[in-house]
Amino acid sequence: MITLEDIARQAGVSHSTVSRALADSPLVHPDTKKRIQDLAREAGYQVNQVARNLRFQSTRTIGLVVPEVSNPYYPKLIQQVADLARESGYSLQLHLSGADQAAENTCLASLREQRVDGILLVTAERGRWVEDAEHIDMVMGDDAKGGYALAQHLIGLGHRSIAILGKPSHRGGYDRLFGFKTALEEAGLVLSEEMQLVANSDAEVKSGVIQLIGLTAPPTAIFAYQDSLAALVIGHLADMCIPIPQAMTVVGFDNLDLATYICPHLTTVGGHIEPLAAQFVNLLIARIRKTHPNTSPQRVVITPQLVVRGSCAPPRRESSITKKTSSPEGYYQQLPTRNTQETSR
Amino acid sequence: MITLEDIARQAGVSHSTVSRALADSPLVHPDTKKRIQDLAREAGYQVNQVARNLRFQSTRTIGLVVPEVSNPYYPKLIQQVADLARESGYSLQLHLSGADQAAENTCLASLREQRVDGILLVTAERGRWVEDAEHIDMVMGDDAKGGYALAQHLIGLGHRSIAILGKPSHRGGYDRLFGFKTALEEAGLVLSEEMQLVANSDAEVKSGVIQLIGLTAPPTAIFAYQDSLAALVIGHLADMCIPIPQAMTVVGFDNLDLATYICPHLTTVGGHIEPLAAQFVNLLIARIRKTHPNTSPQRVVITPQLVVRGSCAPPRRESSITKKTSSPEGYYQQLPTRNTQETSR
DNA sequence: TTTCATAATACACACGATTGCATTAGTCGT
DNA sequence: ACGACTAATGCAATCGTGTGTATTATGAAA
Repeated sequence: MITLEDIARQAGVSHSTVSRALADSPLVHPDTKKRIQDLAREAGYQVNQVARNLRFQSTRTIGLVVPEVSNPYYPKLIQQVADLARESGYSLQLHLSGADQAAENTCLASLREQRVDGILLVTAERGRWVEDAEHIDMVMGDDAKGGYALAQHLIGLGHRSIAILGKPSHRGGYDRLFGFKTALEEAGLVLSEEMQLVANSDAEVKSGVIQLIGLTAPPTAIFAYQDSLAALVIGHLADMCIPIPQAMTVVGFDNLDLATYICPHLTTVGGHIEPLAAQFVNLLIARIRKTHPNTSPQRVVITPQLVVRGSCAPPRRESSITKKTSSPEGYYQQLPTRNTQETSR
Repeated sequence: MITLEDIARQAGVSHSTVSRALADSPLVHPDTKKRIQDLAREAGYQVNQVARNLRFQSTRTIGLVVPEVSNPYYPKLIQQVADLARESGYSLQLHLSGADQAAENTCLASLREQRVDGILLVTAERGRWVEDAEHIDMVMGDDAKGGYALAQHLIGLGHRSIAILGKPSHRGGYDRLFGFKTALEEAGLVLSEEMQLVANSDAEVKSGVIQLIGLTAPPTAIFAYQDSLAALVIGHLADMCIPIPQAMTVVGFDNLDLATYICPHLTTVGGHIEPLAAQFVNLLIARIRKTHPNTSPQRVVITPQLVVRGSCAPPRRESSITKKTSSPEGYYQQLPTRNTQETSR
């Protein structure tokens, strides 16, 4: 690779002058400057950011840790984060942590060694333990409110027997369940054990659906923890020739693109990913630039909105509406590295 | 941040000794080594990779440039690449180039400035021009063969009137079309203009489907350029109460997860992403490590496989089968940075 | 006691870019 | 003609690691 020194030798000046010339400093003679700039351009000189990073003690890079990327929820988030970061002049170092807590810690350690200016950490599993969790900013979707809104919508349509299907592995998954249950309770309904099914794979969804349909008093609506699960539910119901939404109402969560790919289009909650990503990135960059006035850790909560589509219908009964808010729980976490640190020299 | 020098001062030795101690060098006295290691651990010392990278002239990072991540095809690829890279001890610097050629060049320039050890470039648009394209390795999916296989399958089922819908913006898109047309021609069929519709958005797909159904001689099968478009097609057909596959056959391309989310499950071609990513990464890392014997640019072609699912049926006629292979075209490109470079000092 | 080998550690430089300070050259004023 | 000021450039240190070489110190052998 070609360096400042190389250009300097060609131009017959010192490397300091070359550095100043390329930075368009007024300290170098206009003629010299022009000559050096031309020389550098035709030599294809490219700044060594590694050296510059060492000098500046900053990499203008932020680390993004995400569990996986197969679940379409995360790409949607990554896209937003990447765009916003680029707008602010930051590169992205992407790490996929997988399901494993140890792997996540490895990612974090690696990113700190790389001296990224900040880290965005998206945690998947409930109860993941992050060092100094109380000292980091957090941005979270209000999954409880989302679950509450969905349940309220179903109750409003007149549903009284509602099943829940999925695997609440997400920290937010439990919140969705909590919000959902809260709405049911407020309407005087109870969620019996047989209406709560754990399912993760396609096969489990299938057996779950069969189990629900086979009940003596089957539910009139099914709430899936994620849009992708809801899509599978709809698929299996269709296989069993159960018309949707006439004979069964189905709702999902997150409003992913696939919610409109399936037929009928899926009622779900969404719209939270974009503001989530925006807060996520803006808060971190404000921290990095120390422009954030408040030094105490921030807790930002984004409320998702109900998106009503064709997968819901009343179950041939009348309805009543209840209303109340519920408490949120954490989902996203964000921790800047450089800001809590101190150089001992 | 805490440095070698800090530990050295605490231990009353020089920073060189600390460096060697942490590298478990036999040159330092076992007692000193133990003492230094303990000291470093409890001080929470973390190597500065920026300094190390400068010293070693290597970042153990590969750059990945992808057009976007909303299209679920790319996340699937990213996941594979990230896993393989991590296995080989490389980090990933992700850049999203968007639709724009200039943005792509910006990404490339940025990655070279960051001194990544290699770059994986995924190009989306046809005819994107990459500097020194003839000097870089390329890995490509054989989209022509995929299109050919799909057409052959439809013809084998007895379809004679087949429509194509989508936007061949991909370089591979044109190849899919080419392979598809080749198979049709071999079967003595022609693809009339009215059977070729450009559609990108949901609205365009809808009007396209309506247009096709409204023809005096509507097609009996529709080939969509991507699974996501096929999903939309199926959705709109269902809206119009046209049973699939009884009244209309639909096929897609890429075998994404959503192919099994929709109902009926989508016939498509796939299985190429995994080997594609594997070749992609392995070839690059071999180049970086200079273990690759062949110095001339490689061209690797991956052939996708037909995946038959429920979205296809015969159109109440008999069938004939034709067979022949077609020529491939480029899709993926990969260029290592460090290997063609030379230090002038 | 002197010499030599060896073990352990310190010194110094390199990687490449930036920047405060010193140095040189050139111009102007008196 | 000489001092003073300024414009232009070079010198050198810095960021943090790793490593070749020099420098000690210690012990053993003669």
